[in-house]
Amino acid sequence: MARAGLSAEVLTRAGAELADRVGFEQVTVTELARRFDVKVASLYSHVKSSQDLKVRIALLSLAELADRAGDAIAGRAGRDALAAFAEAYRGYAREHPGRYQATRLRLDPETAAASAAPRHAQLTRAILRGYHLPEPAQTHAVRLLGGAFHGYIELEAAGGFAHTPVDPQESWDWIVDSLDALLRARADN
Amino acid sequence: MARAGLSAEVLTRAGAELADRVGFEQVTVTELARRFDVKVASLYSHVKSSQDLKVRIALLSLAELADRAGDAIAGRAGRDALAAFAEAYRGYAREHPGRYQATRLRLDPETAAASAAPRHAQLTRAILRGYHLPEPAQTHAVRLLGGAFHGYIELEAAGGFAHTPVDPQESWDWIVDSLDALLRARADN
DNA sequence: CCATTTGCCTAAACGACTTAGGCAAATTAG
DNA sequence: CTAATTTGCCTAAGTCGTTTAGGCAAATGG
Repeated sequence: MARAGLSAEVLTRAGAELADRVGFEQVTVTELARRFDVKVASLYSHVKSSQDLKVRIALLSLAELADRAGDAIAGRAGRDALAAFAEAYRGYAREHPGRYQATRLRLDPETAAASAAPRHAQLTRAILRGYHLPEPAQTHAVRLLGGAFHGYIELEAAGGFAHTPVDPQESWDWIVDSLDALLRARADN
Repeated sequence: MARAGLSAEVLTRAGAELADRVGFEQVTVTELARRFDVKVASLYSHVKSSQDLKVRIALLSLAELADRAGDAIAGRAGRDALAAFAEAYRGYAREHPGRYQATRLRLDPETAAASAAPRHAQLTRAILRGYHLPEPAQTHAVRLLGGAFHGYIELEAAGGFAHTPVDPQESWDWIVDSLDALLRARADN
């Protein structure tokens, strides 16, 4: 019986790909075992539980997304940075819907703190530097941007825009423009 | 053997309460059966499946939330209406976290169309009347508000604000103010 | 009061998760 | 190179939630 070459790493990547194909909720140790043509119990040498697997996929996705967002805003500022950041998020969600869902998994505080999640907040603050918002307005703005981008992406993914004949890309651009204007209007207050 | 008085209605309401206590994902026909001290199979005379139960809870929650939002904006306009609408959503999510999660269940298009979901969009449009936005800007604004409010609520519920010492209520008020200003700035374009 | 419908039951099967314990392949040490 | 150890995958078995089929008794209504 040749070995299958499993590891937490390999399973996490395969799980992420599976998530993109069938949805994050449908990722299951049983299905993963099928893909590797291996018995289910064998996976338990590599991941502690089904939940552990999902957390690993979430951490992978958070890191990938932060990398992508970081690359996007490198060398940009102001409106350019904001648009690139927004595009990084939306693009990732479109290309990797399952992984994007994974980033919404509720992590316990310690895990969240050790994840790429704080980096996401830092990247948002980096963009906001160009808008010169004093605290606590900067924190308010971090929350606004995080919420607005994520909320839009989720509504779009849920098909919430299907019954209105307005191009979601056009709405997205309008929203980015508007948020840019909002932040400029809020500068120094 | 006295009868337990089950019905789809009763199970849906009990399911909604259970969701608020343990989370929508944890709502299970088995757990509901336990609460009614009844065998699991008995529930299947009233709901078609576990998924059917969840859809019913989602529809109930969407309707409750639309009612609440509708009441909130009645007799108000402009910033007042926007703030009341926002407060209705956030208040519902805080008081009924499980039901709020239920409103995010992905419904198939026909079910969604027959649900209170379109009413939510209509309520948002009612608020926007006070801002005199031409199409397609009004549609963009519906999407912005829907996304921003929902995204904020979800980030807050996920504990995303726990590590920054800024009152979430203060951020919320700042965001509502800012969106009001944004919409006024966008009037007639 | 008898017939029908309705409500909850028992029984049984399925699928995902998880643990315990074993054998064989891979790795390391003498 | 072989022996000892570790590692990887296996079988077996139990748990839990879901779902269907078929039965009996309570409620309903002519």
